[in-house]
Amino acid sequence: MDEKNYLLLQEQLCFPVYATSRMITRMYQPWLDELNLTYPQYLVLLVLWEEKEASVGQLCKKLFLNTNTVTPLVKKLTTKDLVKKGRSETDERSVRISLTTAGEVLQRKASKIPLALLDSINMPQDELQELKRLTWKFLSGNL
Amino acid sequence: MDEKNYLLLQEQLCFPVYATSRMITRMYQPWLDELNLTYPQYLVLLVLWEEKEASVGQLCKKLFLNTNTVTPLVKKLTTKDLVKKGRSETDERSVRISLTTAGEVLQRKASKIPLALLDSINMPQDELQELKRLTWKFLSGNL
DNA sequence: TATATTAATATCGCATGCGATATAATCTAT
DNA sequence: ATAGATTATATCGCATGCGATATTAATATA
Repeated sequence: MDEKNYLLLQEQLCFPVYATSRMITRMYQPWLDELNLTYPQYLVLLVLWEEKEASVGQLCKKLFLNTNTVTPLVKKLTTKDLVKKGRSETDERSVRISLTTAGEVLQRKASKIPLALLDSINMPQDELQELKRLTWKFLSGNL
Repeated sequence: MDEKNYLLLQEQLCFPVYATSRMITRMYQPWLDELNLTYPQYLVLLVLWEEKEASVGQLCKKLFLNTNTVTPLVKKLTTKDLVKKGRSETDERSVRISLTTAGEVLQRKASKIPLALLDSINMPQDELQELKRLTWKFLSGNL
């Protein structure tokens, strides 16, 4: 009897996740273009809109990214005058990143994005919720 | 009554998919390092191990990537002497990409990767299968 | 209290992804 | 038959991701 060929693209777990990730990012593009943001920049702002302030390390943890990715992202957002950097008073190593007024204002324009995106996705709500649940479970289980 | 804040990281669909994708890629790293391959290069080889031959355009369609990503990938694999390029006889525009002997041989070393990876993932098989099913459904429904 | 270690960011280099554009071959509609 | 449209790849430029390493501040400890 012949055994299953595990090297087929269809058999992979990672590939459809990877392709789906890029596909969703592409779907965000039109809305993010309006805000002059890239998707990773939008993610950093999501955290700051929620937390008001965060260190580079906290952003890394929240976004599962490394400092060598987050530092340039923050620099970009600083150039766009959406966030500002300051050092912690208790620990001079720690960089405190917070929103500028422009960064706060942008939240209102961004607030319509999530529902607009959900609308544009062709998949039943319950399956999207299940996809969300499974990926979060994967993340928490494989740190 | 207060309405739901859709801008929370926890509410996003894309974010956990994006983070999961990168996390799985990181889990592949040790095995791909042994083959001196990056993850996208491995994907190209997966297609070729399955199809024996493909054009750049076919690789793009299969992998949901653009030519400006696939062309350099193929060039890299050519440099590593894993694939070779030739022009179609009927259509001089079309590039036929096929495996070299080294590329074919590499399949045996790669064949252990999928199960090894599944082993290293901390998540029940049925949920992994469901994650696979949902992401494939997403891809096919949102082309 | 000097010093070794650890911790928080930053820098460098390389490999993707992708929008925009260029190039070359094929097709198509006169 | 031939100019214009279409198709298949390739090139360019920019923005991530990330391994490896450097830098600076805090901490531990002999």
